[in-house]
Amino acid sequence: MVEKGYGGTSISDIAKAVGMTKAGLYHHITSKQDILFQILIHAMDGVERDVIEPVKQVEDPEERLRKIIRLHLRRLFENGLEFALLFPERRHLEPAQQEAVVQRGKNYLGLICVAMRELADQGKLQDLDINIAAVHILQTITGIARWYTKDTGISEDHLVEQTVNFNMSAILK
Amino acid sequence: MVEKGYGGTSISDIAKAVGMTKAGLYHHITSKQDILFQILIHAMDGVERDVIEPVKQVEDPEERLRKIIRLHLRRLFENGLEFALLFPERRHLEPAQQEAVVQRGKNYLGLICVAMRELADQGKLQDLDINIAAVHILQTITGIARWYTKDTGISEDHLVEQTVNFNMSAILK
DNA sequence: ATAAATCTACCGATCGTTCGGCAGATTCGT
DNA sequence: ACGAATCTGCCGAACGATCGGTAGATTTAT
Repeated sequence: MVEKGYGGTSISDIAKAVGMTKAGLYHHITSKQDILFQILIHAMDGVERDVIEPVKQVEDPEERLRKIIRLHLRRLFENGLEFALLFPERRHLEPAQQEAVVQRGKNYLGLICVAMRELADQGKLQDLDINIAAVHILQTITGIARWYTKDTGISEDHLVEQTVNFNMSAILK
Repeated sequence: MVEKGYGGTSISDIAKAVGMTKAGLYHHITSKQDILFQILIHAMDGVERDVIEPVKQVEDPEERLRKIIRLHLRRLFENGLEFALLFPERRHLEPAQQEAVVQRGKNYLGLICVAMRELADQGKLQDLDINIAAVHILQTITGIARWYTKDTGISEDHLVEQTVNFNMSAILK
């Protein structure tokens, strides 16, 4: 599905990949749409557990923001960068399911906005539009799934460090 | 195709949209794949004409980089943000066509890298990995197509200004 | 014995693509 | 100048393949 898109991936493809027939697969799922929905929900549960929760205890907003970026990237690397590519495929879901996914995405964005607002209160933030900057930060993170492979010669550690620094330089005074 | 993806858009859909039958449409095209290829080529021709060419005469690297970002965004707004979303759909092309598209994308990225290298020579650049930073910059630009609509209440001018500043702050000393 | 898991076989619909043909405009031979 | 030949744009119909999904029989595990 990551390689060929939602529309380009058939139930037969999926069944074959897990070593079953279509009918056998349908014993475990309810519809093709539901597969996509479950994947997205599962991915966002993971972000909640591995990024949002651990970060709640960090009081310093600068340190928190750095940790958000670092943990998010670490999670992407460990759980498969490619799943981030399925996020745009939410357009194939029912409006209600779409809303559920989008809502959780917005919550995450809010986390970044709050940290920036706290930085602004401390006078450490540049003069910028927080909402736009937050989207840009998120974009540099998730965008990595679109181009990074190990055979670029770039190490994961280096990429994480560079991405954190890039974004912090962009917003801090 | 932007809304439903390559696989999710049928030839019938396209034919209906242009007020023809499938057969009538096939009088003008050679294959579904070719439609996608032509769209991508056309889009990249536009970037070459509206961004790459006008920017060649700017000598100061900082000014040039600012102009690249500004012109690229202006072009996206005027020629339809949504076409940028078709770029990832290049996976549905033949490897040879894919290569042609990717190559032109890399050229564009090179333009950004050169400007940053010149900035580094002038000692104006932060200590960072130029290749990674270039991708991040490009990601904030093209990523805008993924979330921006006019009903966010954000004006195009404001967004352009914020995006230029975000990226320049990220890389300049 | 029973219930879960998986199978074979099939459904109607739709996919991308091709074919032959049909009007209307243009070009050509005389 | 005029009919014949050609070209252009489009259509209805159909092709084989594949789509998402289902029914019912069969295997597997307890």
